[in-house]
Amino acid sequence: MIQELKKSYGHIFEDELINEILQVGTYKEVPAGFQLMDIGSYIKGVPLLVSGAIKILREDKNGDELLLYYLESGETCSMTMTYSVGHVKSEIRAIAETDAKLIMIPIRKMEEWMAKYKSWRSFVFESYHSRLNEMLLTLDSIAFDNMDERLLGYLREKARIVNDNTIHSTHQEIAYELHSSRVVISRLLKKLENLGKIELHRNYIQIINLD
Amino acid sequence: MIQELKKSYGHIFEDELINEILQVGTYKEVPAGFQLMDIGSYIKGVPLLVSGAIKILREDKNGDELLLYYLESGETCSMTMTYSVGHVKSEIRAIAETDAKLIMIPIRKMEEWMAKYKSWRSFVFESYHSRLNEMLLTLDSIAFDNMDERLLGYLREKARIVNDNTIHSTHQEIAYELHSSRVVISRLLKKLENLGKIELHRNYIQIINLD
DNA sequence: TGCTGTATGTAACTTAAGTTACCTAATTTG
DNA sequence: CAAATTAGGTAACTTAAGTTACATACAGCA
Repeated sequence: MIQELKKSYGHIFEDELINEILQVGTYKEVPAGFQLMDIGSYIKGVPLLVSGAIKILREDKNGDELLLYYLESGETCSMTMTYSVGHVKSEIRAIAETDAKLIMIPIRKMEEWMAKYKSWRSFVFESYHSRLNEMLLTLDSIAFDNMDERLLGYLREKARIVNDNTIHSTHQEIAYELHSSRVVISRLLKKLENLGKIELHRNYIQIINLD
Repeated sequence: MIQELKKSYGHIFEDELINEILQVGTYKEVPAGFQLMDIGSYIKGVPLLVSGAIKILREDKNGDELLLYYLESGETCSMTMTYSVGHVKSEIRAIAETDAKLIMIPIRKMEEWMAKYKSWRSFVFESYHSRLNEMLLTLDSIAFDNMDERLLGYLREKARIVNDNTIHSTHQEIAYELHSSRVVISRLLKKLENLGKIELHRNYIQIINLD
């Protein structure tokens, strides 16, 4: 746990804070696909991601999903940060996109560390700021882009996050995350294939060139 | 300035902090329609809204707008909060929806007060949290709702913000804020009129019942 | 009063996206 | 291996929203 923590957070947190984290934090390893948080569930701690990626999803009235953004190593879920211990329900769903390692911090430490450590304040502040900007980008793409552009962006981002030019998703899965339908996604993917940008296979998509 | 400040913030800030705000804050009164912040402009201070409402807008590549949400009395613009003095550009546009009064706090005080005042930390924290949730609601309506539902929500929210059942907007203005076109908005408004929910007039819309 | 710009109404058409339906191919399982 | 399940391809159709075009109505003012 200590090497992991220092690798991702050693350059931003004071040694004292690192030590406190080691004392009160709970180390957790989860496999890809593991659900870390669901909509409506109570928030019990703040996660510090040390490796892997987490996808953050929103749900509509019918239970269909929409991908908001990914969390990466060195980031935390601002949505779950709160002062009010144990009484705040999550507005989002969090699922491990890849195998992931994280450290859970009890909520009661939030206020304490905010007063005590400048680096913790900066970190929390910075997290909120980048999350708001991430949300703006998501909103831009939904409000201003057509589905073909959104799909392109999705493939780019996914390849970056899993660090692999082969994307192991079915058309149905992509449709869920973009809040669209399988037929529409198949149609647009086929267009991208005809443009020579990707190669379609059963259960995976090979990226050729997305520029 | 002091009564205004105490009315909106007296119950959340310590007296000491109130005094500091009075010393370093700049009082500002702006008329409806006044642009407080533009996309790409440098952030010089954090605004504390004491009366009126501010609308926050996002812009697409073509320069067309999209209404994100409103700020009301007792709120601040989390988007403009930052540690890095003077080097951060705004991602949004802020325009006074009604006549508004606000107090501008210099950015350099942010970090100082974060360390010093628990109430300031809570306030900043709470602001970010509610802004993220506001963004989620905006995103929900754009991603999940049809234009007629979005329009209904727009009229409801606008009537609430200006505290008036008469909305003084043209169809064109509404179309801008919903990132749609005038013809579409006219069409949908006419439908709402036929349903007995509103009455259309030149330059204003009379709300009958939006339930 | 008549002219001009702005606001609104509406028809007709286009387009992106969603839906339904059905087919084939690959994979899994009994 | 045969049957069943799952993934993907594609045509045909529907629908919401955007676009173009033009008519009418109102307000301000010369």
